[in-house]
Amino acid sequence: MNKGISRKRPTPPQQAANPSKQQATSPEDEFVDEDEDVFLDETLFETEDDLVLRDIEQRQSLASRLTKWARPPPSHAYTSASRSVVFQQLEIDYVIGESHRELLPNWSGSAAIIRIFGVTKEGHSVCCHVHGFEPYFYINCFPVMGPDDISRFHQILEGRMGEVNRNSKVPKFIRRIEMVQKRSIMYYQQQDSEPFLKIVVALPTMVASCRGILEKGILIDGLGMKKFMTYDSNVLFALRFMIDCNIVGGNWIEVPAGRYKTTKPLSYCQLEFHCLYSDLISHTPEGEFSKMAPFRILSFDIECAGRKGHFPEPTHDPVIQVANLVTMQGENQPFIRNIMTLKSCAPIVGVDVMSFDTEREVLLAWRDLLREVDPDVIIGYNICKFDLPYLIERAETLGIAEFPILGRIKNSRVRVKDTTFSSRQHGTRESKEVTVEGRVQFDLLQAMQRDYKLSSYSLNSVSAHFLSEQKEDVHHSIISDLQNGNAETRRRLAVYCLKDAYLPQRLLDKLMYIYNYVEMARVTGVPMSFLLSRGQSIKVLSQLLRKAKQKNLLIPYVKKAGSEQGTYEGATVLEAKAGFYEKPIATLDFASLYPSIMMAYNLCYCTLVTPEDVRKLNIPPECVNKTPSGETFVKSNLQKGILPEILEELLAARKRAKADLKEAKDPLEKAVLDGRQLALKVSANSVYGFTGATVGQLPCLEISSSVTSYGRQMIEHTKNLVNDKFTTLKGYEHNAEHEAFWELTGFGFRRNSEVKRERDQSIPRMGDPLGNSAHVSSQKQNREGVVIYGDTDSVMVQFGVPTVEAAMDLGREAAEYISGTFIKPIKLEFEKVYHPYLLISKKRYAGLLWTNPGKFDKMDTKGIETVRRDNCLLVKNLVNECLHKILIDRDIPGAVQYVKNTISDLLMNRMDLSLLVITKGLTKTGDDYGVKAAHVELAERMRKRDAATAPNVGDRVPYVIIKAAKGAKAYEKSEDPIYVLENNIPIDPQYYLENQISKPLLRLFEPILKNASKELLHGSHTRSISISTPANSGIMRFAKKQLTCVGCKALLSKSDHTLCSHCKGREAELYCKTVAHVSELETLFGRLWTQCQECQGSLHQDVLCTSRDCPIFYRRKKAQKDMAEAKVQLDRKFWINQPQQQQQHQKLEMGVIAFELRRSEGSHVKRNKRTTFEC
DNA sequence: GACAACTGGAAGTTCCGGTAGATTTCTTCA
DNA sequence: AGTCATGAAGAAATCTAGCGGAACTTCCAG
Ligand SMILES: Nc1ccn([C@H]2C[C@H](O)[C@@H](COP(=O)(O)OP(=O)(O)OP(=O)(O)O)O2)c(=O)n1
Ligand code: SF4
Repeated sequence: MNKGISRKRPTPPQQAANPSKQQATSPEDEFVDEDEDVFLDETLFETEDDLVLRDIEQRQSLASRLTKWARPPPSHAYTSASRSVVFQQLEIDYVIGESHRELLPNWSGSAAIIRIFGVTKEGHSVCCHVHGFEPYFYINCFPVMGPDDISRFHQILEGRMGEVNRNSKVPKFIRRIEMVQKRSIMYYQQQDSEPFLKIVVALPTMVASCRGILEKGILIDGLGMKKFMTYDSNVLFALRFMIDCNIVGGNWIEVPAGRYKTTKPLSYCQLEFHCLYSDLISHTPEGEFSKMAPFRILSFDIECAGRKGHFPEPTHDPVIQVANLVTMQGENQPFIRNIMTLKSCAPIVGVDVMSFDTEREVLLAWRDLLREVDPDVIIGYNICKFDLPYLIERAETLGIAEFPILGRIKNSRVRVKDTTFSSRQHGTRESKEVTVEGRVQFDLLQAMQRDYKLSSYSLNSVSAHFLSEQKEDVHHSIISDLQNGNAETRRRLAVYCLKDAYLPQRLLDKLMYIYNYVEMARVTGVPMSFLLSRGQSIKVLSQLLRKAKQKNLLIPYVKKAGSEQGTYEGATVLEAKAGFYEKPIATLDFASLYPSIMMAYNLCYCTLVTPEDVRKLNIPPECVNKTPSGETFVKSNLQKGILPEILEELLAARKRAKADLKEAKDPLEKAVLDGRQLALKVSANSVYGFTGATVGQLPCLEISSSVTSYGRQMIEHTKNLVNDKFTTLKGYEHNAEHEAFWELTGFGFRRNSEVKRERDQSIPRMGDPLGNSAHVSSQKQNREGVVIYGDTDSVMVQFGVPTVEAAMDLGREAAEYISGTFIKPIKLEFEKVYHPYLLISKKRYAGLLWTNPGKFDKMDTKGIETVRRDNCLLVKNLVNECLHKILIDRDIPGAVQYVKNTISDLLMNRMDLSLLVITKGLTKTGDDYGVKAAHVELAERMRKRDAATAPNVGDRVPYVIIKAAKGAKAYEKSEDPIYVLENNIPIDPQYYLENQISKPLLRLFEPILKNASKELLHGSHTRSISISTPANSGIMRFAKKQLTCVGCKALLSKSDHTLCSHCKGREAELYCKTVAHVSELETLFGRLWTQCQECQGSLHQDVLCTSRDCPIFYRRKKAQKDMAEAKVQLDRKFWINQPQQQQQHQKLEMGVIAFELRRSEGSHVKRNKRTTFEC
C-alpha cells in the first residue's frame, strides 16, 4: 500500500494476450500488485477494515475479470494446424504487401493480399490472409487484333502505366493480357460470345488508372489510335474477390487442413494463417451454415467533461468514463459489464468499476479491454460520429501514440475519415468513418436512421419508442459538475454512462439487427459493413455481377452521359373519390408489382433489343414483347434475363420472411419481422430503381420506363375490369343502387344485359397491347365505377355490400378473376377490407383494416398527419383521437367535443410544450436553401449560440412557434423548445390553431360534418384566450409592467397591490383558492419529479435531466413554472404593507404582468396576461 | 475520384407581382 | 364685385392587406 509510488495502469490484458502464459501461471498471483496500486485512490477515504475488504474483493474481481475477458483457448488441433478451419467471416479487406514466398514461389514484388476476419463456431477469432487473387478488368477486343498485336499492346500499355504511376515500385504493372470469350450484358445479342481482353494488373488501384488510359485512347503501332470500352472495371477489389469466390456477406468459409500455412502472427487473432484463394471453400448459407458463430459484441459509451457552457471538444476536454458491455451473439445477457472511470467511483452492483488517476490510464485500459476481449462487432449509439473519433483525437492530443491500435492488426492504427452519404431517399448525412481493422462497427444511430422513420433519433426517444423506457439526458455542463464532485456523484455518472452502453445492446437484441443484417448481407452478397455505409445500388450491383459472372456476361463501365433524358413517367394514381364510406371497401393489390412485371416480361439489360437491331435482326414477333412504352425485349426462350433471376431469389427470401412473420406472436417481434420482409421488398424494388437511376452505375431507362408503362396499363386494365364486372353482371346485390344512380346521371347508356352479352364473348386480356381492354374501357369510361381509388398497384373497390365478409368474398373472387387475365407470375391479390373508410385525397386516407371478418385488425392511416413526422404531437394526437372516435366508436359528437376541448386548452395556454414541438429534417447546409424556412433559420441561430450542439445536415430540428409581432413570418417565430422553457418565452397559440390544427381537421370533418369549419373553429370555446407575456425577450424592453388583480384580473391602479377595489373584501375566499391551487400544483410537480427519479434509477438524488424528447420533462418544467407563479401570487397577499418588496416580486413575476407596448408612432397597444376576454 | 434505387402527390411556406380598396394628398370649386 | 379662407368633392397618388400562383421544401405512398 505504498501511496507514494507512481501508479501503473493495470496491465492484465497485455500479459493475458498470450493465452498459454495465462494458463501456465495463476493469473491471480501475477496481477495482485498492480491491482493494489490501481485502486489505491479509492481507499484514501476508507477505513482500514473497508480497505482489507475492498482489497480481497478486487483481487477476486480482477481474477475473474481476466478469465472473463479472454476468448476460449484454441484446441491443439487448431494450434498444430492439423484440422481444417471453418469460420463465419464478418469482414473482408485487403492490404498491399509482399507476395507469400511459399504459396506463390513465382511471384515477386508487392501484391494485394486479402484479409478475411471471422469467428469459428467454438468462438475463436480468425484472420485469414488470402494470396494470389489479382485485380483485373476487361476491354473490348477489336477484331483486327491478333496475338502479336496483343503483345505489342501489352508493352505499350505497360509503358503508359509507367508514366502515370511514376512513383510505384511495382516491377510490372500489367501482369497479363488474355483473350477471353465473353459477352456484354447490354442489349440482346444473337451470338453467344465474342472476344474480349482480360487485363490483369498488379494492384487494385491500377484498375482505375489503366481504365483512364484506355478510355482516352492509346496509340498502337499498326492499328492507330484506339479507344476502348472497359468492362467490370468499377468493382471494388474486396467485392470482386467475394464475387469470384462466391462468398456472400457473413457466410461460412472453410480452409481445409494442409492448405494453409501459419507464420509469425501479424494480428491479435487466435488463429491466423495464409492460404491461396483457390483453396477457399465458401459455404452457401443453408442448413448448418445458416447459423451464427458466437461472435462477441462490445457495446460502449463514453462521457466527457466539457468546460462550462461548451460542448466537449477532444482538444480540451477529458474523457472521464467509458462503460463497456460485452455480449456473446445468441445470449441475452452480457458476460462483461464494466466501467472505467477517471478518479474514484463508488461501487455499483454487478458492474466491475475500474478507476484510474489519469486519463491516459483510462484510455489505455480501454484499448487493453478491446485487445483482450477481442470483440468482433463494436456497437454503440452515435459511436461513429462521436465516441470513437473523440477517443482517437483525445489520445492524439494527449500524445498517447500506442492508443489508436484498436484493430486486430498489430501496429496498425485506426484511421478517421470524414464521409458523407447522400441519396434521394435518405438525404445527405455527414458522418465519420473509423477503420478498425477486423472489427465491424455497427452504429445503432445509423441503423435507426436508415430503417425507421422517427421524429427524433436521440437515444432517449428511440429507446422510449422501442423499449418503452425513458432515458434521462444529462446536459453536458452538468456532467462536469458530477465529475468534479465525489465518488458518489461519479457513481451517479457511471450509472448513467452504463445505461447508455446498455441501451444500444438492448435495441440490437430487440430489433434482431444482427440476424436481419446478416440475412440481408447474405441475400444481396455484400459485406455487412456496406449495409450501413452504402446505399441500395451496391446491393443490386453485387447481385448483378454475381449473376453476370455465372452467365459469362460483362458489365460495361459507362461514363456519366449528361445528355441522357432526365426522368421518365412513373405510376398512375387513380383519381380519388373523396368521401366517408360506410360500406366495406375491398383492396386488391398486385403482389410485388414491379418485380413481377420484370419477371413476367423478361425485362433485362440482356434482353433489350435496340431499335436498330429490331430492324436488322429479324427476330420473329412471337419471340419478343413490345412494351407499352415502345421498347422491345426478347422472351425467355431466346435469352433469359438476369434481373428476373435476381428478383426470383429476392422474392423467395421475402417469402421465407413472410412465413416467419406468420408464426410470430408478439407484436414487437411481428413488427421486426415485418421490417425484415419490407427490407427485402425494398431490395427487390431497388432492382427496378437501379435501372432508372440516371446517376447510377448502369442506368437503363428503357427498362424502367417499360416497367412503369406496363404497370400503368395493368392498373388501368384492372380498374376497368372491376368496374365492368361488378357494376354490370347480375347477381350482385348492390346493383340496384348503382342502376338507380345511372338513371339519374347517365344518358345513352346501354342496359346491363347488353353489356353482359358483350362481356361473355371475350374476357379482355392484358398483354395484347391496347387490345380488348382498351376497347372495353373506352365504352365504359363515362360510367361511374365501383373503384373509388387506386395507387400504382392497388385498387380500392366499393362493392356495395354491407358486410365485411361479403366484401371479402367478392374481393377474392375479383382478384382471382383478374389474375387470370395476366401472365405469370403477375398476381392480383385480395389483401384487406377497409370498413369504414375515409378517403381524403390521393395518398391520404384512413380506415379500419380487416383481414378476417370476425374483428378488425387495426386502424390504418396513410399519408395523413398522424403518420407525418413534420407535425407536432398536438396535431397527431388530435387527429388520431378524432379518427378513433369517428371510425371505431362512431361517435361524431364525441369527436367534435374532443376537438373543442383541445382547442380551448390550447388557447387557454394549458398545453404542455412537448405537444407543440414540430420537427423537420435539415436536408442541406444553411446556404444552399433558396427560401427561408423555420427550421433552417432556427438551426442557423442555434449555430450562433453554440456551434457544437446545433443541428447538422441530416439532423432533425425540433422547434416551437413563439409569439411575435403580427404578420411575422414563421421563420422569425421558430425557437428551440429548451430555450423557450429556460427563458419562459410565450408560444403562439393562434399559429397552432390556424396553421397547424385547422386545416387537417377540416379535411377530416368535411366529408362527415356540415359546417365543419364553423362548428369546430369558431364556437364559443374559442372565445376565451389567455395571452402570456414574454419574460425578457426583446420587445419587453419597451414594456411597462402593471399588476393585475388576483381576483378578477383587472389591471391594478398604483395604489392597489393585490386586489382591485371590487374584489376587496373577498380576500379570505381568494386566499383559500390560491392556496389550494398551489398545493395542487405541488402534488403534480412532486409526482412528476418522482417519476423522473425512477427513470434515472435513484430516488434520493436530484433530477438533472433536460431531455428534449421526453414528454415528462416538459410537463415537469411546466408544473414547476406554474407552481412558482402560483406561489408568487400567494406571496402577494402579504405585500400590502411592504412596498419596497414589491419591485423584487415584480421581477419574479414576469408571467403575471400586463404590459404596454409603445410603438414609435405613438399608438398604444394594451394587453394583459391572464386576462380573459369574454366576447 | 467515388458516390448516389425510382416517380407521383399533398401540403405548407416564402416570395413576387398585379390589384382592389383604403388612405392620403392634391386640386378644384363653391 | 373682387379677394381670400375654408371646406367639400373629386381626382390623383400612395399605401397596404390580401390574393393567386410559382417555386421551394418536406414528407409520404407506392
Ligand atoms: N419504395 C418503393 C415502393 C414501391 N415501388 C413500386 C414498386 C412496387 O412494385 C410498386 C408497388 O408497391 P407496393 O408498396 O404495393 O409493394 P409491392 O406491390 O411491391 O409488394 P406487396 O404488395 O406484395 O407488399 O411500387 C417502388 O418503386 N419503390
Ligand atoms: S424527463 Fe424525467 S422521465 Fe423524462 S427522461 Fe428525463 S428523467 Fe426520465
